[in-house]
Parts: sequence; C-alpha cells; structure tokens
Amino acid sequence: MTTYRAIRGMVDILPEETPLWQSMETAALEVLSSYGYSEMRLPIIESTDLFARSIGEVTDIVEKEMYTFADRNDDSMTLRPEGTAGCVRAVVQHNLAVTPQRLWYMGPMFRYERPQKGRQRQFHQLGVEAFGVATPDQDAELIAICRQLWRRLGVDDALQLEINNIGSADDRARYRDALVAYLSQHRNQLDADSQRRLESNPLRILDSKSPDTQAVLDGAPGLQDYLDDTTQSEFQVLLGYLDALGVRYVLNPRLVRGLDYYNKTVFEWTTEHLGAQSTVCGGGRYDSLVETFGGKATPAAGFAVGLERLTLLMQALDITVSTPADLYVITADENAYQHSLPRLDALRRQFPDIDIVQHLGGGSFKSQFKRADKSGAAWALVYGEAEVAAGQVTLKPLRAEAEQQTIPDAELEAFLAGYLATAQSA
RNA sequence: GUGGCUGUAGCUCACCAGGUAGAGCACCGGAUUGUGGCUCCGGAGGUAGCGGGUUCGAGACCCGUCAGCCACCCCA
Repeated sequence: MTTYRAIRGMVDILPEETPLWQSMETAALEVLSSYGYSEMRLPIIESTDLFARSIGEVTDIVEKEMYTFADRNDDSMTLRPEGTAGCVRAVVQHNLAVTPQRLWYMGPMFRYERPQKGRQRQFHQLGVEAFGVATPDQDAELIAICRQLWRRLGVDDALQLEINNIGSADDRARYRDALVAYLSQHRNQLDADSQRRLESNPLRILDSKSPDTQAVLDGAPGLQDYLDDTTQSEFQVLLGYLDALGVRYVLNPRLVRGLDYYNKTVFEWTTEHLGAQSTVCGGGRYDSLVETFGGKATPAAGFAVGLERLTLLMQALDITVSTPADLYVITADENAYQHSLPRLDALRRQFPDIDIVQHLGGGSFKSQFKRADKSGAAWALVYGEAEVAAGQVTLKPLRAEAEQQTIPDAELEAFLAGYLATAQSA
C-alpha cells in the first residue's frame, strides 16, 4: 500500500493551529476595515509574462523560483509568487486606478525554494495595496496599519521597522553606474554571488551578508547622494509622520529589496525570533507599475505580510489561542439522547455564540465525562435517566471548583443567558 | 541551487562491540454497574522514512533516495 505525504514545501495547517490563523485573519480584516481598505479576491494563476515584467527578469524569483507550466493551450502560466502583480493587473483591467483605491487580499503564494523554518514553497501572504496617492501620508498610513496589526496580535514589541529611500528609477540608474564603477575596482574582494551580480543586479550587492563584501561597501558611494531633492524631502516628511505616530524605525541605507518595481520608500519589519527568515513584512512604493501594465500613470504603495512567519512569531512569544466548547452534552441512553435532540437544536438556534458539543458514540458516564474534560468545555450538560424522567438537566462545572446543579430543563435558557453575560464581561 | 546535521510507537527520546526494540507522555479498559481532573492496575500500538549493499545476522556500518532542521542564497 502506498502512503502519501504532502509534497515538499507544502504544509498542512492542522486543527491545533487554525484558531491562531483565524484570530490573525480576523484581526487583519478588522484593522484594514477600520482604515477603509476593501478586500479583493484574485486568481492564483496568472500569465508568466505578468510576473517576469513586474518583478524583474533578473530577480531570483523570476529566474529560479517560479512554478511555471504550460496549460493545455500551450500558454505559459505561473502560480503567483507574490500578490502585487496580480493585484495591479486587476486594478488596470477593471479601471480601479481612477480614484484613490485602498485594497487588500489574502491567500497562498508559491515559490520553488529550499524549505526551512519560515520558508515554504506554498505560503500565505496578506497583501495591502493603495493606489493614486503619491505623497508620503500614504506610506505613513501603510506603516501605521502594520503597527496596528502587530499590536492587535501582541507582537508589536518583537518587530522592528527598517526603512530606506531608494529613489526613482533614474536615480538608481545613475547610482548603479557609480556603484559598478567603484565595485569593479575591488572585484576580487567580493564574494562569488556579488561578483555575478555586478553585471546582473548590482544594487542587491548592498545587502550581501559577506563580511568582506560589506567591508568593500564601506567605501562605496551612497545611494542617498544620488537622490533628487524632492525625493529626499518627501522621505524626511515621512519620517516626521512616523515620529508623530510614535513608530520607531531604523534607517537602513542598504535595504534594497529584491523586486524591481519598488521605488522611493521601501521598508521591512523584522524580528530576532525566527532565525534566518527574519522578515515578517515587507513593502514599499511602486509608482510606475500601473503604467507598466498599460494603465494611466498612477502612484501606488503596498506591503505584504508573511502569515506563516507571523504565526511562528506568535508561537515564539507563547501567544496561544484556543476555542474550547462551552457545553459538552452527556446522555445516559438512547431515550435520553433522543430527548436531548430537539432541546439542543433549539438552544443552538437561540444561542448561536455558545458552542455546544454533543457526545457521540455512546459509552459509560465515566467515559463521557472523560471526553468532556478533554474537550476543554466549561460545563457538562447531563441528560441522565432521572433528569429526563423529571424534566430536568444537570449542569456540572468542569473548569471551576463548584457543585453541580440540577435544574428544570426549561430554565436552561436563563442559565445560558447568564453564562453568556458573564463570559462576555470576563 | 550549495554545504552541514537528523529521520526508532501519535509526541519526546533511549537501548545496542551489529544478534530482528524500550521508557515517559498521549491513547483504550478496569479499580469506581450515573460523573472528568489525582492515584493504582492492565492493554493496545513500531517489518526502526524508503530502497539497495556489506554480514551467518543491520534500526545500528556503507551507498542511494525521500523528508525535516540549520546555514548560505533569497525573501513573506
């Protein structure tokens, strides 16, 4: 008999973890709604060309990490490695860029990389994209949203904002020439990857982890010196907004990011709790992407949150979310079970917020109580032979040291209403 | 894609000059024929990731493969 495993890098999210995911998703929905952002639901597959053009032909993602295949019509398709390209495509296609647009989406992304902690081949991102606003108040709003989300989830203290200004495409082209000119003189002091990038993607050499390369970079020209005055002053305005918000940040002049479409502001939220995969959220401005895709020139900015990494961080901080039942229903025999059915049906309709789990499969009271205990339920609701005969039920507290009580069945509604009230105030 | 480490019961791990496996926790049952959590007793569960090789004999050694982890790389 063959046994199957999930294929490499594809991870099952099991019931034990889903409460954490749900709490994260709920927090995201509420925070984004509170800032006036609307949800988009986008295809997972787009034409290969869309990603190559937006992310950049010589980026790692496009060169070696995409899940690309020919469909039955022999067109080249790709499982999305990130969300911005598809979102911008949809915005252009449906003419959504005409007014200020605040959007978000959540879902799986695919990159063919070697898996390790915090890095999977299928992973999930929350993407937030805003169109039509060129001024730094937009950048500030996006960062404020991040921080609000971190606070909601209890990870605020564990994340650090790194931010940089990488200027316009023209600025970077001029800087690139100067950087290449400088680094070429020290070519043999660079690590192998960086030597290769000298031709392909020189800016990425900036955040090389090689100490030798970093030593060479200490004497390199700085990108900041190649940015025009407007860009520089806009960035200062943004930093002022962050100060006003009380968002602490670290200026990182070597933060460049690996996707070609970014310009001006780029930022990352990083943590020390996740080892090498330390970036939980990354984003920035991409003012020319809409035009690249054939839309009217529209400034834009956004960010993406790695949801697996966020859950990993929450787990590292011992943030737990569990959803035990409120009531576990125990019945003595077939007659009691049948007696309980219409009652539970009515209670569930009247109290949709109360979780009522019924014991299935029979068994002794003892084994049913064991199950009740393990379920984590707050109360056991017992329909025994005597209770059914007398029109009563027994309620036994499973989490508190208190006596069980037997009450008329008809008083259950009142009991549950009281239970709800105390649960909500607690 | 590169390098290193690991792979024994559901989980965490052990044993062993190479002689076909054991503990704790979890699970099931009983002590308690209407009551969980504590305790005690009992039980079930593994062809030692998979395939091949060396050997009289391998979970232990070798090779391959798959998977996980760590680092590089990269990013979420």
